[in-house]
Amino acid sequence: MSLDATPLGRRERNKRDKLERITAAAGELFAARGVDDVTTQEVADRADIGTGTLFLYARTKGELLLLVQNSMYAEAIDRGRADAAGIDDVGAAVLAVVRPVVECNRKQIDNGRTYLREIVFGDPEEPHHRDALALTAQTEEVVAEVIARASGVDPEVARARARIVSAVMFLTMAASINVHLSVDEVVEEIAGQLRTLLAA
Amino acid sequence: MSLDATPLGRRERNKRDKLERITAAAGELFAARGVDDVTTQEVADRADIGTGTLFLYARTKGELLLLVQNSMYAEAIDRGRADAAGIDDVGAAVLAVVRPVVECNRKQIDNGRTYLREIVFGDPEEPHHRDALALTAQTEEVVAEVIARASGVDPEVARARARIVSAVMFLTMAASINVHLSVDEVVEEIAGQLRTLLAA
DNA sequence: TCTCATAACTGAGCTTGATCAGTATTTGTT
DNA sequence: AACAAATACTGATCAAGCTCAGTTATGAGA
Repeated sequence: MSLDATPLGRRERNKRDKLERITAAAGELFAARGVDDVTTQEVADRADIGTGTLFLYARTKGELLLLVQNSMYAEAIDRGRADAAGIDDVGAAVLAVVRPVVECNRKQIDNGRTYLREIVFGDPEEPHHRDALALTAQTEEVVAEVIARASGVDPEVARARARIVSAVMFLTMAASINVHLSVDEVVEEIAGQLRTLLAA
Repeated sequence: MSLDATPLGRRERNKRDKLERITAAAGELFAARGVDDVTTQEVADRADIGTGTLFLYARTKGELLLLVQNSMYAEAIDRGRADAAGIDDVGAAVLAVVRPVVECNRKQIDNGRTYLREIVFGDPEEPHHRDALALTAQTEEVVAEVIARASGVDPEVARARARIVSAVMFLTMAASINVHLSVDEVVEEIAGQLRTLLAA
């Protein structure tokens, strides 16, 4: 009766179930109380699996956070791409991509900052980490396209500038000094830093 | 018999001694084996103090690393400032500031990356962290001066660009993807990213 | 010198992320 | 169905950063 193209064996089905339970459990707990105030034991209990099993699905607590946040981040990118489509001014168009990412990142600030920390300092070999890196690469690509279109520069130059936009976004969202800033203020801070770069 | 201007009481002298022993112990152990492979217990033992005492002088292991690396970083900045003084080309001058910092940071790559991580994600209220932030501010200032002098732009613009240089430096040194790069390669990578920015 | 308040020190013990030897489940084969 | 091999699961246990109640050292006042 399965509508799926590849009929999965019981083993694969169980694994998929467990991963879903883990993602749900971690997502709920992290969202409610922040990564740092949730123990891996709690996540395992809520997902109804053994402690050790949890670490088969995410090798570290950081990887677990990446697993949870990646899908949100993916949605933010899509939103940004759509929002930027109709804007002609380079600065405004880039900020249209930036804003949803900042919003997503600040939904729960501790989780957001820890997410960034994991992306940069975590193990790039881990599967959820690879996904996260792919998403940042995608963000950069979107920014590069927007810059190329709206400012008419060479695609190569656009890509270089997109990289810088990435770096500025990252540090502005991550820096301890900015923890008290609202989404608007973070976006404005990024805008200020990018003004020189994009006014070309 | 003290030649010091302010004759310290025994209490203050003891504290100074301990801090020195801690700095020396941590510095030697971290340099030899990297932060992650040294336990705080080992540092305490080598400094000949109790476990708890260590945490009176550095509230976390990360703070301990900041304490150890700050002085090296300060030297790197001085070297960079001196090296850049005689260079007229903006790109080359900025890279002259960048290179010693990268060298210093890569002397022991794990320590260098953890140092960066602590600066961005650590507690900015902690004393050693404040020192580290002051050093990064100083770096940015030096870069801004160099840009203003060599490229003749408005000081305000120079400062904005210096900030971007900082961000690019940070991410290039910190990123997991670049762990295998040599000092030269890191500098070259940074140079590539900054080319668009500084060619103005 | 004796006493007391303050500051500094200490290490046993707690918390928690992560491991791994042992157990259970699934799948393929005869 | 019976068996074996492969894969997945488990929780007692470990390691290490950090805490805190109890102890010791210091310096000021009598």
